[in-house]
Amino acid sequence: MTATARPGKTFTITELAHEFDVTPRAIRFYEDLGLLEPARAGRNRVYSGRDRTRLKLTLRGKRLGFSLQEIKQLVTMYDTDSDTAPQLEAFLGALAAHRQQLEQQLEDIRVTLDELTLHEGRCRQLLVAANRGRKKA
Amino acid sequence: MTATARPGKTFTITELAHEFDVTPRAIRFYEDLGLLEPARAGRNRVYSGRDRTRLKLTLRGKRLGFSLQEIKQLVTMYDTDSDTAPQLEAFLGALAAHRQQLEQQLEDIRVTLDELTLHEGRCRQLLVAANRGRKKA
DNA sequence: GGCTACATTGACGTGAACGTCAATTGGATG
DNA sequence: CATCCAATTGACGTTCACGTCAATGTAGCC
Repeated sequence: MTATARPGKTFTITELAHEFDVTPRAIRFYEDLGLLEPARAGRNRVYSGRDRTRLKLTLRGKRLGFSLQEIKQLVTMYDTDSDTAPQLEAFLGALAAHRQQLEQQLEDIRVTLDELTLHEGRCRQLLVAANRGRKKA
Repeated sequence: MTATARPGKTFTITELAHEFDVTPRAIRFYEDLGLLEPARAGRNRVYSGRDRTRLKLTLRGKRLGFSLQEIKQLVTMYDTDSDTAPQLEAFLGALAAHRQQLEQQLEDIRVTLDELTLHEGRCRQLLVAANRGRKKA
């Protein structure tokens, strides 16, 4: 069903650029930073489903305000499989920190949405009043 | 109770810098962009409770990944009181757009938290396995 | 083979968000 | 009054995340 359902599916840079509404330049830049490692067909880049997923994660991270360096750490953490206990504990620690930040953001958003609702309400009241004023006049 | 409860309370730049853990340089920079308009005592800046609130909103916006320009638009919208119907409708539109973006972020965070929980689970499993391995050896 | 059209590479440019450093300056303190 | 300190003001530097432009390569089509 989804694109990731087809395991062998590959993508060109412009396909991904259109799908996610970013420029090829940006995608190549992410590669420079080590966020993507597409294969090559001659000189041209060939993106796997895994690359596509990493790109999607990258853009989601950006929407949440993370820097590309932070995103890189998270993404590479996520698909590096640690095995030793110290590695695993460090990984869990990083996950906890990430969770902490996400929950701070959740709280920020909740508060902001509440305030926004208040503003909307007051605004609608004023609008009603303004329209009544026009009717009378 | 809270600091905002005392209406006439004012703040110096270093007080605010300490309270919100930003540098005075950053606060002055926000002023250059028109986000803050502190009074002056001679040359020195004097921040009102309203300034403090705007600073708080600014920093919250930053945590959510908004640019200072976006934040400026939102903040100045929020405490400019429109009165004409077209103004009010434009304001409501902007609020709706803002809400839209916040809800996109909410969704992003939810998805990310879910994935994070999965990773934590797998990681803990591996940790248990690693420790069992050490016991046996 | 020639033309067109897109992909790559390298280099430089740019806007945002401050950091940093030097020079003043106004106030408090001995 | 001399001194010290914190705040201010410019001016320039820096990092991040790309944009832009030129030169080159290459794949497809007639």
